[in-house]
Amino acid sequence: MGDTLEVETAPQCQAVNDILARVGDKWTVRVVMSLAEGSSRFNELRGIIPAISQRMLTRTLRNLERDGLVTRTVTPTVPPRVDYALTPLGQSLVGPVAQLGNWALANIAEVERSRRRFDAEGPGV
Amino acid sequence: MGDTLEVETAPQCQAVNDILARVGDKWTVRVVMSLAEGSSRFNELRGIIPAISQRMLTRTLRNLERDGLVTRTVTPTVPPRVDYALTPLGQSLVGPVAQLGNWALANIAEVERSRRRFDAEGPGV
DNA sequence: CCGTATCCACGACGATACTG
DNA sequence: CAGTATCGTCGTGGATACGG
Repeated sequence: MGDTLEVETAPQCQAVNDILARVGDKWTVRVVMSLAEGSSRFNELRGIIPAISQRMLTRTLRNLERDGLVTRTVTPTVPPRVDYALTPLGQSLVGPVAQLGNWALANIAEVERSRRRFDAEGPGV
Repeated sequence: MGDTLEVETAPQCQAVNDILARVGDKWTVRVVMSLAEGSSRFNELRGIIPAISQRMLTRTLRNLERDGLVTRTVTPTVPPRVDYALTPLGQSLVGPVAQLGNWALANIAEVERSRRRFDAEGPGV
């Protein structure tokens, strides 16, 4: 009982859920984790996360910038150079997200076993 | 380098992201948090989370059951009675989720300030 | 009481093509 | 290099009505 959780009674539930949804979207965690190891340029990130489309990388980074989790630094050369980096706020998110990520890694096997069991017995019963 | 995060190199990224997406959906966290305080019947949960529709509560609970995070106990009386409770696996998820929830609570103000700033300066520049 | 079925709106996401 | 524009698909989520 060490840690209390004041999550469910506040009207801020909406706001919290909003954050959770951002973290839960398809690419945010990947991008944040990549930037946690150092700032990167746009196409560097595309190399690190090959599956992401240009469009979604742009959108994800814009959202993170809007939320104050990432800085976008434009160097107006030719060709242009843009560097992305985590803000202190963004860095403070890495720990909690990693916790959840580690939980997922540790338990994904059991979850998938459960899913197969559920899907198998469903029609039968 | 205290805590390592083996999140981004594994092929399990897909699976992890899958878990994150489930946690990030609109109702899962609310339901899990409610059940963390004790098992509940269907309409009890509707009372605790008034904004959720019948359909979405059913879907959310089914997903949680499929993932092995929640048990569904049917008492075949008339009218029927159904109790939902967290499994040990589900309970083990409460801690990490609460961590992230607390981060969100602690930082939502700064995030929203950042959002307003971003939205204000966007068109101007 | 506890669902399922149906319909619909909306936003996330992907592919492709184009620009400064 | 680092985007924006456009189009299309898909899944989520809400409202409503019906069934066991």
